[in-house]
Amino acid sequence: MKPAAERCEAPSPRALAQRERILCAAQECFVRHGFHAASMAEIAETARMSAGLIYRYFENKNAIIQAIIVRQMEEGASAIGQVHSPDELASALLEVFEHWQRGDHADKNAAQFLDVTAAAAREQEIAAVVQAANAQFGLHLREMLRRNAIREGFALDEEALTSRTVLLQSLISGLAVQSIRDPAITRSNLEGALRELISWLMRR
Amino acid sequence: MKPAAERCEAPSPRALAQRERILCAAQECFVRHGFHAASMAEIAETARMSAGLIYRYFENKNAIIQAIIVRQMEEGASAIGQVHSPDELASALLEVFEHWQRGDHADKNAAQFLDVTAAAAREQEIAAVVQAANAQFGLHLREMLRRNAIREGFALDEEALTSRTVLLQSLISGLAVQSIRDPAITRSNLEGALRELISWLMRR
Amino acid sequence: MKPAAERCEAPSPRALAQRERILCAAQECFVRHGFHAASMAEIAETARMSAGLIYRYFENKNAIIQAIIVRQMEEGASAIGQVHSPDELASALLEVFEHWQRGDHADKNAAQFLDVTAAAAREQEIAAVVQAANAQFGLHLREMLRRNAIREGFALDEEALTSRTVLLQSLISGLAVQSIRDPAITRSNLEGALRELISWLMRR
Amino acid sequence: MKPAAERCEAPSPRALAQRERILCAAQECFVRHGFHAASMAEIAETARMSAGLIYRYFENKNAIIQAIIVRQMEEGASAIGQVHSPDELASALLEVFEHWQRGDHADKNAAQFLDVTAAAAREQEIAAVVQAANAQFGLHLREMLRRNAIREGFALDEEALTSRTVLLQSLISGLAVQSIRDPAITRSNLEGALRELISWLMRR
DNA sequence: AATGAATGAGAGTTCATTCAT
DNA sequence: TATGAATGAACTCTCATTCAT
Repeated sequence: MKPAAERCEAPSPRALAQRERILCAAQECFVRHGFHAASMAEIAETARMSAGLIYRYFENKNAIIQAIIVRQMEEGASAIGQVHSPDELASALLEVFEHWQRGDHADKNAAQFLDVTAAAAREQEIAAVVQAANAQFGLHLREMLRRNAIREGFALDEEALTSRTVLLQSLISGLAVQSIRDPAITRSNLEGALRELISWLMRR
Repeated sequence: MKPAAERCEAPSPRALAQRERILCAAQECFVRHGFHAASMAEIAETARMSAGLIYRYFENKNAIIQAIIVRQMEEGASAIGQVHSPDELASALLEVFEHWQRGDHADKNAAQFLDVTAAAAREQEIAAVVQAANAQFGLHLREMLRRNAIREGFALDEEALTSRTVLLQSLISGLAVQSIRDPAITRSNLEGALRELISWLMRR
Repeated sequence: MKPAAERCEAPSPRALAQRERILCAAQECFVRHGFHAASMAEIAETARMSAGLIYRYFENKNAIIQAIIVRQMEEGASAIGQVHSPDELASALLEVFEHWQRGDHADKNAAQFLDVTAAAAREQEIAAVVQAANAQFGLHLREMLRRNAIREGFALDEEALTSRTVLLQSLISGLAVQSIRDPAITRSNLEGALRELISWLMRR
Repeated sequence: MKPAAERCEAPSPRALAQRERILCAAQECFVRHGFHAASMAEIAETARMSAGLIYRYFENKNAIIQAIIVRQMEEGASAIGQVHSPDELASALLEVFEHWQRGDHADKNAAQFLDVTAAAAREQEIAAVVQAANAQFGLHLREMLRRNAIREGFALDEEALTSRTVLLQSLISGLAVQSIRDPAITRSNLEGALRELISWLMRR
């Protein structure tokens, strides 16, 4: 019999819970070792189930990777996406940056963010998911910029919104990268300048 | 017997050429599939030699990866590192960004930049190389900022230099990431804002 | 995940049976070709299982070799070790010698005895096991000599016991060697002299 | 062109010298690692010539092994074979035993003696060489026994000669084995008993 | 005669996936 | 539903042997 994941019935709560357990375990392993180096055996052990059982809930390892990517996208959106003001953005970013630097958090993990992005550069299917999530996050930032301008009593044309969003998003992604490449970065040499930069990106 | 690469004799021109051929092939394969997914067999085929021969020039696959990483660091430095003014920096960045977006260049490749960074998050030895290269590049940017200030007739304290360098470097890394995550970015919606941002980072 | 052999749980009967199957197959192959020349593929085929499966029960080929060595030591002890009188010793020796000569017995095999000994000359870990087993067997012979003396109404000083044990043990080992080097040896030209020699070693 | 070794011309002195160099190097490597584990590359390096050149003097690795075996047989004969009295035999044996124990001598090496013997158990061609050499050495011992009897004024029938020779030869082989298996053996706990045993084997 | 670069078969090992239970 | 033993393909790496020079 095909695994539940493939039949068209609605998945039972049990099945959803199992999928969740698998995904959490996979996340942990992928964060530790990357997609390729993490083995199904390790994921199974982490999820405290047999290797065979995983295949009842996911077609194969790649399906888990894809699910993890979707999950990470949603996570990313909720982590920095739920902010509504420049100050909140800066604070959220500083907090996430600390997670990135420590590298101990399964959901806010810079290395995995890079793994996912690199995978998107190589596989079209993944690219689609990643680009969509990125676009959605971009839209969110863009709206924040727009609303902030209105709140401050001025307007930004679409072109300006676009380019500022691009830069803002690049900066955020870049902080993920630099959290790994430059362990010397401290909150203190980041905070002030970051707030200034964000303010500047929100200027008239 | 140890491969020539490990004996203390100076490597022959032939050996250097072979190493180069292997590294180019490896680069190509790593760009296509990532470090783990690229097989020695594929590298050998790409380099048009037998798999066994590679081991005369590199101790093992990991040694190739390390060499590629060092190479990519040097490449990165020479690509954006040789600039001396904000304008040159912006231009160089825009040019590199186009390579990143196209993804067709083995040396200026965003996916591989992310692979290397992710690897640095997981392996200490690689972290050392990457952090050193990143630090050197950061120093270069910092000096550029300092000299620009002097040229413009003002001075920046060390603290300001540090935080601006951090932001500038994050922005650059972030553009690599976004070249993959956001294929909608065009030169036109990047150029103006980028120059402005760089100028702003160089302000009094 | 580590193979069952390494986890601390008690091995299941199934696992023990599989290990046994592997060891028997390995024994066969090692006897035929020696430790190095026997391939994992051949062992797997002999055990009628896939090569990969072996690694669920043994960490690597070396672990199999070590297990075989331990096994052979135990076998050696039980083959000639369980004797309590000079006559029993001679008889046991003559019987084992026939196995050695025929070379068809996996457990009482002269070539493998030599392989193991040669391996002990080159690898410290193996040396430890072999020396321990040899010492234990020596002790057994020594006690036999001592008890026989007492039975016969005399005593042997420690020095005499030591040197006679050394010679007796050398003789036994040497018969293993000569079973290969001299196929002309027959039971008839060995039996009488051997009993005489053993008696002589047990003299007052 | 076939290597000199295969053509029917008499080998030039140069060729003989080269063969000798190769054999010495091979001996060294075989003693260190055994036949299988010693690589042609290592042999070439030890002989300070290129790997390719070896094939001008030997058809393949197996031919070297065979030559080494022949060589070792001759060596063995000359080491213990040149003795003419029980006392000389004991002395020679004690001296050789010390080499065996130290394991540092390329020609009088117990591990290699066992390697060769084990190889004889597996390959007919090698068996022939080894058995011949062993038989010749046996004959020498036998003659020594016979002459000693005559010298002492008695005669030994053929049967007695045979069985005593077998035992003597086994003892010698066994000392090679025990030099590895029992590092506790000292000259002092061997010497007296060994001389006694040899005398006993030479008795009326 | 000599080199050592090159080959290619085959080694040990790992691991995603399947399947009998 | 769940297990984990079993498979087999693919991996990295080694090495005896060949060959252009």
